[in-house]
Amino acid sequence: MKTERLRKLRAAGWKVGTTRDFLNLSDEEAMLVELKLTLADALKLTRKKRGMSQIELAQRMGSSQSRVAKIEAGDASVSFDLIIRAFLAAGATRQELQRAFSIKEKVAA
Amino acid sequence: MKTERLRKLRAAGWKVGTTRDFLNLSDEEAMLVELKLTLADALKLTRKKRGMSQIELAQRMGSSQSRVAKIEAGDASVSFDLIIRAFLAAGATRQELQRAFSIKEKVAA
DNA sequence: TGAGTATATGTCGTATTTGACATATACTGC
DNA sequence: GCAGTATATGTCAAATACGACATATACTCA
Repeated sequence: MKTERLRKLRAAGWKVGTTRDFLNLSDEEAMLVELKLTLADALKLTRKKRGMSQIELAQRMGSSQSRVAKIEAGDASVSFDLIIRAFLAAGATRQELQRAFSIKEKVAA
Repeated sequence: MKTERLRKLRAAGWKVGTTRDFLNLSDEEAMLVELKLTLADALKLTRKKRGMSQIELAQRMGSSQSRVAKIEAGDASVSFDLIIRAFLAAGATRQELQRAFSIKEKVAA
């Protein structure tokens, strides 16, 4: 795992220690976190592709700019439900959502 | 949409009226519900394929049999996070999870 | 540089989701 | 029919996620 991603995890409030500690999380937990970050990145991309601001997206989904920011930052307080809602509200199709789920880490640790 | 699925939605506590009403839900909301039910079905299949009882799965994921039952029933009180957690705890790979996301309705309404 | 816009971060009261428990129903072999 | 096992349903206190707000920081363009 790259240092940058680790930094991002910590910044987002995840209880992550060293790389070693992270690897010691149960596979499920690790995969869950990875999935969320992957979706968060995909959401950000989708939103920008549509030339949409966080405020616009927030309005579309009945939320607030700050929460959208947290979603995209992979904040620990954000659920899958909210990410997926945001994704769909950003205009993504089910197929795009599915594709986002399949994107793996760009770089192996 | 088939009547059976509609019945299932109501039974699960979703605020669903007639087929017409359902179709009037925002596309996002409808897709969200559909996705949850799809995942719920896939989870049940995965669990049974591994010869696992709801109690076993519950223990693996630190939850209870009743909640696993609700997950598989597509209960309205269950989040994506919990479904995905269950899915992974049932031993599904990320690829299987992704595949589950891609499964569409078997029958068009 | 500064104004204008976009995004990030921290906090909080409220709403939703949770595991746990009790208990009901379904299924299976006898 | 009756056990024994699996699954379903209802409820609730505690945990978590939520939108909202304030405010900080970043980015653009003149």
